[in-house]
Order: sequence, then C-alpha cells, then structure tokens
Amino acid sequence: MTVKTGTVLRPLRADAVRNREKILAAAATVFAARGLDVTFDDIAAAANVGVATVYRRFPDKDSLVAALFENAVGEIATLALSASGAANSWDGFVWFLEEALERLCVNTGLRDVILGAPYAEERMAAAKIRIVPAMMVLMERAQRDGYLRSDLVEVDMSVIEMMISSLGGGANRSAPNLWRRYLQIILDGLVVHRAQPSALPPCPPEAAALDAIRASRGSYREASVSSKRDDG
Amino acid sequence: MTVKTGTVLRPLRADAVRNREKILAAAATVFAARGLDVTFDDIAAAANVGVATVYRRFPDKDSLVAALFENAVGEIATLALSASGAANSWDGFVWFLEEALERLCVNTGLRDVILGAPYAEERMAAAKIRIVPAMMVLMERAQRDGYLRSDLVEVDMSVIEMMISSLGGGANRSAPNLWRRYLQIILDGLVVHRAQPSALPPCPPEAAALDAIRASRGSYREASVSSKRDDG
DNA sequence: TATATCTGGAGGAAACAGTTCCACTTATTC
DNA sequence: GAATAAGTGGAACTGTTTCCTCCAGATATA
Repeated sequence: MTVKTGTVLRPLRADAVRNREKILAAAATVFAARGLDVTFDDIAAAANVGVATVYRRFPDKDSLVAALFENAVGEIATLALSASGAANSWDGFVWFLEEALERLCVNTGLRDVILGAPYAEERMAAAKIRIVPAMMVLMERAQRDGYLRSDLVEVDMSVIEMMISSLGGGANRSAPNLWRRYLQIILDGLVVHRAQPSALPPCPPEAAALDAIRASRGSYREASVSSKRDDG
Repeated sequence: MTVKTGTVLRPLRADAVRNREKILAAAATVFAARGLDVTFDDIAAAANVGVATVYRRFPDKDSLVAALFENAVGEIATLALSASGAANSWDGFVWFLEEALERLCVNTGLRDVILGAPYAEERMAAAKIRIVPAMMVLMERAQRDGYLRSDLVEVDMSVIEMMISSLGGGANRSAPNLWRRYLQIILDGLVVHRAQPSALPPCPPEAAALDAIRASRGSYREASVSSKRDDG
C-alpha cells in the first residue's frame, strides 16, 4: 500500500496499514448491519480508531464503498454466469436467486449498493452492468424450456429481488432466513407448471416476522419515545 | 369543535375551526405522499398556516395521526369482513388484498401506521386489532375450499402486504399501479391449483420500475451530492 | 368598540453530520 | 538509540435540521 506525497510514491507506515485494515473490516461489519447510511464516526468507533484516521485513509464514503463492494457486486454477476451453466435451467435460475438473495439479505450495505444508493455511483454502475445481461440469459433459458412464465421481463426480477431482500437479515436479526419462505411463494408464482404448491421453509415465530416487517422500512427513529415518560 | 380551557368547554373560534380543517387536509396529503416522518413545519407549510397554529391544535404527532388514520385502519378491517361475505372464498380473499393494498400503496402514511410506526401506537393498535381475526376468517375459508395453500398462516399475509406495499404509489409517482403486477405473481404462488400462470398487469416502463425500487427504500437523502463540485 | 381568542413566523435549544486542527505518539532510518 | 517523518485521537468548529415557544399584532365575537 502506497500513498502519493508530492510527486513520489511512498510506502504507508506499518501501523497505518494495520489501521487501514481495521477500518475496512469495521466498515464491512457496520455497512452490512446497518446499510450505507452510517457515519464516519460510527465506522471509526467500530474500528477503534479516531475519525480523523478514517478520513485520512478514505477521503469520502465513495472510496470506502468502492473498496468494499466492487468485488461483492461483481460476484453476483459471476453467480448469474455460473448459474446459466446449470444442467437444468430452472434449477439454475432458482439457485442464482437463492445465492444472490442470501448475499443481499445478509448485507444491507450490498443491498443499498444494488438498489442504487448515491455512493460511488459510477464505479458501482460499472460493476453492476454485467448483471443484467447475465440475468437475461438465465431467464431466457428458463423461459425457453417452459419453466419460467413467459410474460416476465428483466426488471421484474430486480423488483422481486428488492421486495424480498427488504425482509433480509441485515436489518432483522431475529429471523435471518425469513426471506426464503417468501421466495418460495414467489417461485411458485413464477413457475409455469406445478401440480401443488411446494413445501415452504418453516414459518417464523410471530414476533420475528413482525420484526422483519418493521425492519423492512427504514426502522424509524429508534427512540422516538416522544412525549413524556414518568421519570422513575 | 370545543376546547378545554380551565374547567369549562368553550367553543373554538370560527377561524380556528377553519384552520383546523386546513391542517387536517394538508396533513392527510403530506402523510399520504411522504409517510409519517414529516415535520410539523412541512404540514404547516402545506396548510398555509404557521407552525404554531398546528401545535396549538395538535400538541403532538400522535393526535394528528390518530385523528387522520383511526378511520382508515378501521376501514381495512371492515373490508376484510365484507370480503368474507363473498360468494366465492378465493374471490373474496383476492378482492380484500386488492382493496387493502390499493389503500396502503396510495397512502404511505397509512402504510406506516399499519407497519407499526411509533406514533399513536396504542390507539392504532386498538384500531388494528379487528384486522387479524377478520383476515384469519378470510384465509380459513379460502383454505377450506381448497383455493389457498394450506401452509400459509396469518403473519404471512402481513409480511406479503408489506412487501407489496413497499412498491406503492405513495412514494412512486411514475408507476402507481406497479404493485398489481407483483400481487398477481404472488397470488399465483398462493393458489393451490392453477393450470397456467394468470395474465399479469402490464409491465411498467423500465425507468418507472427502477423508481419504484428506489422508492421502496427510504429514498436516501435526496441531495447527498457531497464532495466539492466546481463552482461555476 | 372592547376583549378574549387566535395567528404567523422569527428564533432559541438541542441533536447531529461532516470535517479539520494540533499536541502528542509511533515507526523508520541511519 | 537519536532524529525525524509519518501517523494518531478526539476536541472543536461549521452547517443543517428538528422541535418547539414566544409575543406583537390581527381577527372574531358579543
């Protein structure tokens, strides 16, 4: 790791490199748990580092986001490509959705990136651009083979992925796999022929499901307890 | 309209009554368009009234929310009840979903209330309490008649309604009926027997669909342009 | 006309995001 | 193991936003 100083490239000091790693690790955790709308102070705190240190390494959120998510986004495109190599086109389609949604649900930050959050937009757009055609291949194969309903278009899949990933575990600690149940229902709606509904992943405890619902919206201001409460 | 002053009930002055109406109307519009997380200043501006006037009539957001949404919530319960009187239990089930989602999609504030936003929680809980049993009746009838998949439980419907209403027109001006397409897909996943997928509502223009996706998350900070831009 | 009621919007207080500064610490180098 | 360049933490400053109150002046009512 080097840094530009004046006109020469000078190696980053060892402790600085270490801190840079700590920051990246912390940011990954915090972004995953709470999305891209966290502050540099949050990240610094999670990394056990001063804010200035974060600013020194990453002048703005774009650079952090780019450093952390470019690969993850590319990986999704790669998933779609390998899925289109599956022996059965429907299985490939389903497999891709499961893999992609797993990642989006577990990582709110990644979801934000895919969803078009206003950070590092150009670089993320460049990373995302491979996804759409790969997805189209997947869909067309499954449609040609008579598995996937033929009236479905590519943007539908984006919408569906976003609907489902809003239930994700990133925001919803108590039922991290809730989304699988609703994916299954939707798959039952996407498939052309089925004799019976397929078996659903287990039903969540009521409370967990409701948490998920709440989490799906931007989880209001946590402590908007508002009004008075008796001071005890 | 009266107000308690000291110990006597005294009628509200005519202009005050008029302003109160203006505030309610404005709040209804603003809540519908932007959800419950708007400020009193926003409401005052929309009502063409000073903030103080809003505070004077409605000491906190709870009272506004209660005044505006208690009926709307009750109406949803009523819908569920009338739906269970339908000749065909599946038709009743579908009809209820369409009617309820229509309302939730058009009115982000109502969606927030149903979703459990932290305003007027007790009163809203009281209003909501009628919905669950009515929904259960609807579901049980449709399941008994062999239309609705039998592994579905009541909370599933809450989750599904929330997923779908996140695509709603309240936040998504450009494709206000987008949700109908995905409701149809999900219905195709909920029904026990179907020979073919049913026809879908028309596919939206690409851009509109992507708007909807973005709108489904809390639409980031509009102008997070951040960083420097060349001053022209 | 007198007076109780109501109004607007300026502006104070508090919370919070984003960023920089600088006295101090630590790694590197010879 | 000293000299010095590089790096550090967190206080503090700026700007924004939200919530709410105050009060001089306007308006309805009787």
